[in-house]
Amino acid sequence: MYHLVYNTLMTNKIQTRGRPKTFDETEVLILAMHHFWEHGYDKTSLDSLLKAMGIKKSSFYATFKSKEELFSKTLELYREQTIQSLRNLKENVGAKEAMLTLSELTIKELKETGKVRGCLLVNSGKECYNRYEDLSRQISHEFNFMQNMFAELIQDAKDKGEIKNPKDAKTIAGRYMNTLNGLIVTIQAGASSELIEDLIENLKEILE
Amino acid sequence: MYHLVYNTLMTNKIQTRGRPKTFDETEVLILAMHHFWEHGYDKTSLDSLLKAMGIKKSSFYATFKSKEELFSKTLELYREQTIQSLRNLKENVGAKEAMLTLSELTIKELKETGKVRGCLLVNSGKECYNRYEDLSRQISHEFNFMQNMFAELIQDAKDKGEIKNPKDAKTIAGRYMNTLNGLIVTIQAGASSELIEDLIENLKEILE
DNA sequence: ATTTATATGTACTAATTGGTACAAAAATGT
DNA sequence: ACATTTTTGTACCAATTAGTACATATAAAT
Repeated sequence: MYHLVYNTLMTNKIQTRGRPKTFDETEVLILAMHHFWEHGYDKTSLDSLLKAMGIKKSSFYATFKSKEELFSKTLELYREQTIQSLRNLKENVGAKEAMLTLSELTIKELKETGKVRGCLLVNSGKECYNRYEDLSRQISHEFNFMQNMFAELIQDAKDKGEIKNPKDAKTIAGRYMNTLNGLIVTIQAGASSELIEDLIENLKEILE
Repeated sequence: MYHLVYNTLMTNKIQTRGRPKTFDETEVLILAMHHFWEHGYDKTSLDSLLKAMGIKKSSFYATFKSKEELFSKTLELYREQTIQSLRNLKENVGAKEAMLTLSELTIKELKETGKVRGCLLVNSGKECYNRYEDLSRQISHEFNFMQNMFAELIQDAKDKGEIKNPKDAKTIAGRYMNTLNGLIVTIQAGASSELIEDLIENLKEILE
């Protein structure tokens, strides 16, 4: 699932003199991303991060400038990964089904693990809002990037007649994302299963 | 706005011997609630909390058992306050308009302060999710309590013909809350003003 | 063999965390 | 006058935070 992202970010550094790195920068970045996704930015301590990445403090600061710089890189990676996955899904099952898969994955995660992590960008948006200016700016950029990607998918589905909703693609994209992101926080706030099920139904209606 | 809550929670303690408390328990609880609302639970340090409440550490621990106990009390206060405000609004402007006022307040807050705090319960739900068992349980309880309150309002509006949506009141309540809570995180993720405006429109459509 | 760049590991820093302990002052009822 | 209770203020605690510094080891290119 991540190999495409891997290729995208791959540093492919030309072999220099000296002892070569014993870890792959992108591989440990992916590990970091999952750790941040699970625990959030502030609640991720440097020590736990180093354990998750399997590298030492000195290597960490030599490779990534700081915790914030690393986090910024994982946000970019997350957006690239998500968009790449959606493109793949579109090729395999079509645009509309690709979007529905997203909500299905959330429910699957809830049923299998008993919890939902939500979207890393939205989680981070809430956490960084009014606290980390640079990160907030980046999150806004990635978020709008993703809305455009969703709008592309919806336009594709509209062209094929899979979606009949007369509203323009970007509007539908925004409403779909909003309902899905709402669903996440609603689950995390402890809503009833009846409400959760109806919100899934709501998502389907948006793409009709 | 808070005086009704104040009366509800008022301890009205019978005068005992000894030096009387120089602060009102409920008053400092309200101050604490606003501080938590602004900064979240984890990011609120005890020191900043004490400053906001205007009491000393010794008095704090003598009155409230711990930071978590205090936070739990503020969550209950928040729910009571919100429900009381909605009841008042319903008396003054009617059930449907009362609900629309909520989203208007969010936009007003955004325009006046440049940011949105969101719902304390939802914020806390995200923060406590999978981390604080007791608090999560309580948040779930308060959240469902509020959904029922919204459902009451909607039923009232349906009875008066203000809302024609054939879905049952509790379902509409859930969708309204979900879209509103989605709107909050969408704003905090840095969505465009076009998206924000359409989501307000979406909220209105839900109550038609 | 030498240079170069990286690795590990340990020891720091200064600040902050939630919470405890206790002494002394002050305000009240009896 | 005395008992009772809460006040303020100071001094702690042990743990954790992100980040720095440095000595030593190691692997590869030249």
